[in-house]
This record gives sequence, structure tokens and C-alpha cells, in this order.
Amino acid sequence: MIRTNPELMAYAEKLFSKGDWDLHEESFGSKERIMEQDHRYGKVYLIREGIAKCFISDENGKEFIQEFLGEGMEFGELEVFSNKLTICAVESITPLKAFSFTHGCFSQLLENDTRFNQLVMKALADKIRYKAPRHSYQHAYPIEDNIIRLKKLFPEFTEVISKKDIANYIGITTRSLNRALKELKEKVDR
Amino acid sequence: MIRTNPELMAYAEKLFSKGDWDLHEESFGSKERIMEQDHRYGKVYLIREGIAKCFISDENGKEFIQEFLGEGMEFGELEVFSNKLTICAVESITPLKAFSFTHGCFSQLLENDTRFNQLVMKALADKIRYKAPRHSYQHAYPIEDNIIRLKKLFPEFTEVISKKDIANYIGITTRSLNRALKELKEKVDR
DNA sequence: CTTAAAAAAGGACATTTGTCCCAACAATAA
DNA sequence: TTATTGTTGGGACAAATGTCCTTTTTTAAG
Repeated sequence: MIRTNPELMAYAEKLFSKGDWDLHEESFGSKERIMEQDHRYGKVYLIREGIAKCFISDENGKEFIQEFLGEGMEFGELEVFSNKLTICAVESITPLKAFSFTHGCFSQLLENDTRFNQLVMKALADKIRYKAPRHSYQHAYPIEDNIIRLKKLFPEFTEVISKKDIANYIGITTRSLNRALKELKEKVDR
Repeated sequence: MIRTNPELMAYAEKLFSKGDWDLHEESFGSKERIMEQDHRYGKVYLIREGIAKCFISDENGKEFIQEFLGEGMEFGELEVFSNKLTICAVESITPLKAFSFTHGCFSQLLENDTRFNQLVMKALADKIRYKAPRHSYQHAYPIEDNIIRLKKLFPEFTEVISKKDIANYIGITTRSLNRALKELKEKVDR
């Protein structure tokens, strides 16, 4: 549920400590908006510590959470490859520390550092791999099954992430989430 | 709705005609299964002509269509980056012509051909960009709106793609699709 | 042309999920 | 402390969607 990428994380640490790249560290408090949807930025971020959410919101203000980003996850990288606006907003859930690459620096690394190139490529591939079954599962199974699945994957999810965010992640209303949670509990008690 | 990638297409043509890479062309009839889910293959395909569907199916046999692949779209590439099993099955809808790269050839191209590397990276990024709003939209809006949207994007979609596939793409049953289509028609007639 | 098989359309009913509320209980600021 | 706002939990009803089945239409096969 909260995605991570230790390999990329480790490599970024190494690049940072070497210091020959234009790599910075930035800090954010919790609930800070780091990127807006449909905007243009010149930076790519890589989370060093903390959790953020990446979401799309529609004109009615409904949020649909794409991913919860943990250590080693990047965002803002898609806009390096195609010169378009952001599709997601990103907001910190906990306080955050992140590396920031300028687009220029990121491109240069991609071009000159084979290992970096591979890791970024793999990170993109993983994002695709991860999304596919998730959405199909959410459509095909009742809410309850989805929650059971989340609990297995990430037992303490209710402690870190708000109900609203969980609902927006599954793509349902909080009302439906509560109903499902209640029915689940009743089943366990019996 | 049916995705394409002209840039990558053009570049693959060029590579093919030069002939110094181990690149082959393969042909398939319609409704042929080209890749199974949860399997391992040693090839990456790039569609030269025709349309295919890429889908996940669950234990009950329900299909959820990820993408309709048109000219210039690749599949089987994710498995080059992480050594895992396929997540999707791929089946031709129309007769198909496709380039096939061995994993080895694909990797070498990635490493030695900067332009190819960029194009593949961009193709991955586009797959991510494309998926995000699609799923959020499908959740947030009633079926009717989704169909109207599809019609605008791709007016002739009912002629090429079966109702069943369209339903599986939107993530609904054929019954619901028919209901929505009927109501739409009635609205237009009035 | 005839028959079988597949795809499309839709009726009737059950179930799920959403909408619109309101109440209880924090956490926070004044 | 007292408002105030936000989060959580849930009741009652409405709307959307799915399930199951039957009928019609289209396509393919003999």
C-alpha cells in the first residue's frame, strides 16, 4: 500500500554523499502541498524519509489517490520525459525529507550514469506493474475483500493513514468504507 | 482509447530496415493469444499493424482490460527490467504484425542507443500518465459520462471493439453497458 | 440455404454503494 | 474553559449496478 524503492534510495544517498551532482535535500511539514495538479515544475523529488500521497482531484473536489509514496519513491519524474503538466498533486502525510534534482541534473544523470538510468527505468516499470492489478482488483471484488487484502498487505494502515485517504485510495466513499469495516468486525467477532 | 506511439514506431522501422539488430517481424491472426498472464517470455513486441488488447483476468475468469494497443505500442517490456512474470495477457483483436526483440537485443539497444533509451523511457512514462486519470475518472463518474467521453475520444469504437471488451475496459458488465447506451440514445432522440 | 454458435439487447429482481443527514468524539485555537 | 473545526461512525433512503435469464440478431460452419 505504501510503496518504497530501497535500491533507488540507496543509490540516491550515494550520489548525494559524493556531492558532484546538483542534488539538494528539502524538508516539508505534514499536510504540505508539494506539487499541484496541472502545473509545471523544474524538479524531480525522491523521498528520503516520510510518507506522501499522490492524487488526482476532479472539478467536484473528489480526490482519487494513485499511490502512497514512501522511502525511495520519486515524483515529478514523468514531466522530464514528456514536456507536459503534472497529472497528480502530491501532499505530505507525515513530515518529509526529500532529495530534489533539477530537470537538467536528472536528465544528465539518465544519460551519463547507466546504473541510474536502469534504476529509474525499473522504477517506472514497477509503477505500471503495480497499478494494473490494483485497479482491476478493486473493480472486480467487493469492498470487503479489498479491505481484507489491504490489512494483510499493511496491517497498521488505519494508524498512519486517515479513513478519508483510505477511502479515496480504494475509490469509495467513507460511508462505504465504514460500513465494510463494521461488517468485517462483526464477522470476526462471531 | 486505442493507444499508439508513432515516434517509437518510426524508430523501430528504421532499426529494422538497417538490419544490424536481431529484430524480427511476426504475424498473428485475430483473436490469437500472444502472451499469457503469469508466464515468462524472452521477447518484447512492438505492434506494427493492427490492434491488440492487454488484460488481466481473475480466478473467476473476469477480464479487466488495461489498454488497447495500436501501432507503436510495446508489450512484454516490463519483464526486461524486473525479472518477474507477466501481469497481463495479450490477445490480438485484428490480425497483427509486430516486431519482436529478444530480451538481450532490447537490453543492448537500451544501453547503446541513447535515442532508443529515451523513447522507451517516454513510452513507460506515457503508460503511467495515461492510466492515472482513466481509473480515477471511471470511479468518479457514472457510466454514461464515461461512454460519452469514449465516444468523443474515439467515435467509431463500437465498430472495432466488441461490447464485451468495451465493458471490460470500463470495468462494468455488458448489461450495464447496454443499459447506459440505451439511455444515452433515448436522450439524444428526445 | 440451414443450422449452430456467438454476440447483443433487455426484463425482473437483488445487492451494493452513494447521498444526505446527524451525533459523538477528538484535536485545536481563542 | 469554551467555541470551533475535523474526523469518525452510522441511520434511512435513493440510485446505480450486478445477477440471472430470455429473446433477438448476427456471424460462422456445414
